[in-house]
Amino acid sequence: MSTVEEDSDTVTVETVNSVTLTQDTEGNLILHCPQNEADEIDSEDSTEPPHKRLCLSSEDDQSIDDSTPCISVVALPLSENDQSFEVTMTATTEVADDEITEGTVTQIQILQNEQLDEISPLGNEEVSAVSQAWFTTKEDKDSLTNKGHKWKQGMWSKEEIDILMNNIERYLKARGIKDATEIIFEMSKDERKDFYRTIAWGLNRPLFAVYRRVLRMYDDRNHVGKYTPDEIEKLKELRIKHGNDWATIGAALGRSASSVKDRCRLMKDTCNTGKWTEEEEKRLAEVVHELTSTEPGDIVTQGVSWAAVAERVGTRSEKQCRSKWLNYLNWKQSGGTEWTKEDEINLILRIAELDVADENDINWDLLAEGWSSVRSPQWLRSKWWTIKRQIANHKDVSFPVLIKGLKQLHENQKNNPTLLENKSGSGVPNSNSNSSVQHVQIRVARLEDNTAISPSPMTALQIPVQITHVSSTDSPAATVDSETITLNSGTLQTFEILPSFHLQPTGTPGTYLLQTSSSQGLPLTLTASPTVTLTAAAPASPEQIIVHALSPEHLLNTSDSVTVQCHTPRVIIQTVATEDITSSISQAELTVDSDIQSSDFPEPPDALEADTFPDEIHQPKMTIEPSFNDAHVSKFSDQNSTELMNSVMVRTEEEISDTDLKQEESPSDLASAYVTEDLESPTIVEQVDQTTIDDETILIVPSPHSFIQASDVIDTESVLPLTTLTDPILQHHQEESNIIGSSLGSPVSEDSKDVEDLVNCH
DNA sequence: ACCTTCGGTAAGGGTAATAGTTATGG
DNA sequence: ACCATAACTATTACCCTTACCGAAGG
Repeated sequence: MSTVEEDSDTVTVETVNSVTLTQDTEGNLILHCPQNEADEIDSEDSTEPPHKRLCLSSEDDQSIDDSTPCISVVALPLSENDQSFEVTMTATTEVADDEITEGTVTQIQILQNEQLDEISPLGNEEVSAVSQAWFTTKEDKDSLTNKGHKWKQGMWSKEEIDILMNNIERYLKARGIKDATEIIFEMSKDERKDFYRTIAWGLNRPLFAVYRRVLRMYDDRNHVGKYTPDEIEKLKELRIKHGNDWATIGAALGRSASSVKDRCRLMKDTCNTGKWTEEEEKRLAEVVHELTSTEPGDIVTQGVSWAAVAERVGTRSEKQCRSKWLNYLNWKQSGGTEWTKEDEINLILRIAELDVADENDINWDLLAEGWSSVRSPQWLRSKWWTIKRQIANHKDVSFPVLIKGLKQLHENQKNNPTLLENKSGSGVPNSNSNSSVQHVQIRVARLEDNTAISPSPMTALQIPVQITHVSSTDSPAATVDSETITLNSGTLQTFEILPSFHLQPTGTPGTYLLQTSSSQGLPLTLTASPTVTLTAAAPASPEQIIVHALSPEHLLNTSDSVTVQCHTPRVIIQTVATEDITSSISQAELTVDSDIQSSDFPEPPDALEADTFPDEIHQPKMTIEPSFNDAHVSKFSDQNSTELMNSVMVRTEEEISDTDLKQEESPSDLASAYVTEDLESPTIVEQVDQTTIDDETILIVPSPHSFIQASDVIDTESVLPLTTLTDPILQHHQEESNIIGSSLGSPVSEDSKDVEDLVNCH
């Protein structure tokens, strides 16, 4: 971690990849990214493992320069007693770095609220206690638990990896070391003193976990891929020769010790493969019940020693036994019922009801309880995964958003039998049987120039989100009843969801992540509905504000004042035309600093989508008119200290008349807000769906031709950096996929696999 | 001699993704 | 009968925790 300079209210973090959060005299927190500091971001060679470094193709400079970086902002409490945060900003690509250099992110102001006080002390204490402890024994953990500490377990989230990578990078930079593997594999313990401690900063995990993670990450013998038959043969021999000396075996094979160990677990010389015989199933059931002292018919999903079971079953490995039991046999024995479409919807609803911020918080055991069509908690979890994948970019959206999206999707399907073909009574779950039901993509706007404030940083900023229903067929548009949407005919349908992206807890107390992805960019400027800005508070907060700033361009084309959305009954958000700005400033509850530069536009093409349907999309090339933005800047750059340069006005409830409210709820008004013009053939969005107006409202706006740019400017590789920062492991895989992909003549990134599926399934 | 910390190994429970198989509908 | 596709099942590469060990240092 870099030096921290404290000065009463202000904290300056001298880190190249960071922006600072300062507090002004009025108690506002200001996130600031100085330009000169940003300069450094891309000036250095990356310190990531060079052989694993992600490279973004620059075949098309234009498109890349225009692309929006993937930026994640992580706010961490700096110390117990002040209320400042360090905000770590990471960018995915070199391009992203450039973008930052140009000062895309300028200022975010967050109104402080009372809750803020609670964040820092609590968070910090826990972070330090846990991440500085090696604790490998149960007692250690118990003792910390007793002291009220909580820490993260299980799979590392992308956000955590971001933090880790960032920490490592800084450590390297600070010491002028090029390659982390030098430290990890070459240095003596003494030489790398403090390394793990330092890089564990901000991660709410024990040192040991960090240590393991790092070792795995940088060990290039760890993710080599599939074992060849040849390797298997050698492995068998080595096993006989060296027994359980995994390190030696691994070295001989060029694999990590854990890799060969794991592989050996899968190979029992007596192992059958393929379908289980009845005899085997019977034996498995007997053994499980015997070893767990349970009766046939009992539900047994935990506390089974699978190694012991496999030993007794004889013809199957422990994993085969476990899988067979948890995914089929136990359910079958205990009188399970078939999983239906209703179950699927039910699952989504139940998960939504849990109201958890993070998927890891879901208690699958509880959820699976008393649900006869659920085969096991583990099975339910994997079911959830398949459901989740209906959202093409599920990896890139926050959990609450995902849930909303899925709810919406299934609601639509329910309301629109035309979208679903499986209603014809077979009873067989058949979610994707029709070409008009499809994967959905949730799109998230990047929080950038036009940022706003939230009265409650605790719960979050919200970012507008779009959901894209993607239909790759040429089938005529599905017509949907009034509850939903009338699709325009065309090859691609897009909808938009507003609002809902939370500043997401990372698992580390007091740490939140604001996440976007490069491929998502800021679609909104390109889209029919150029939503730009937003912010929100705690759902319960009366000050809750969601702001959607339509592009002034758009506003000029429609009306001067367009009410966009009522997110809560208490607050009305209104965007206004530029002419109204001056007068509305005084009313604005939020301060928006918008440092719009023409270089920020146009927004990147939506690589994912465009890449998905390269042959089916014949969208005209979207051209942005920078002149407008320039004009916008010049027009408002002289604004006074309110810093309101964005055409946004927020009004509190008191100011809202009944008329306004009615207007809010009027779909036609909303529709008009999103009318767009296709450069080739002007299209009017015919109908807009807005369901109920309450906290849960998701506004769906069809915008069939939005954010799709001509496919020719889209390089597949620009899709790659879906993951923030660069996890060498992920990268490694990506590179591999690329190699494979190229040999087929079309590079395919790992992250675009979903997209592939999407295409393939039609 | 004893304790603590750090770094490490082996075992085993687990997940996520994919490969393989079967069912289904045209 | 045939094919394409979706759904389901099996497999496997990799992940993470736990228990435990030993060297170094106080």
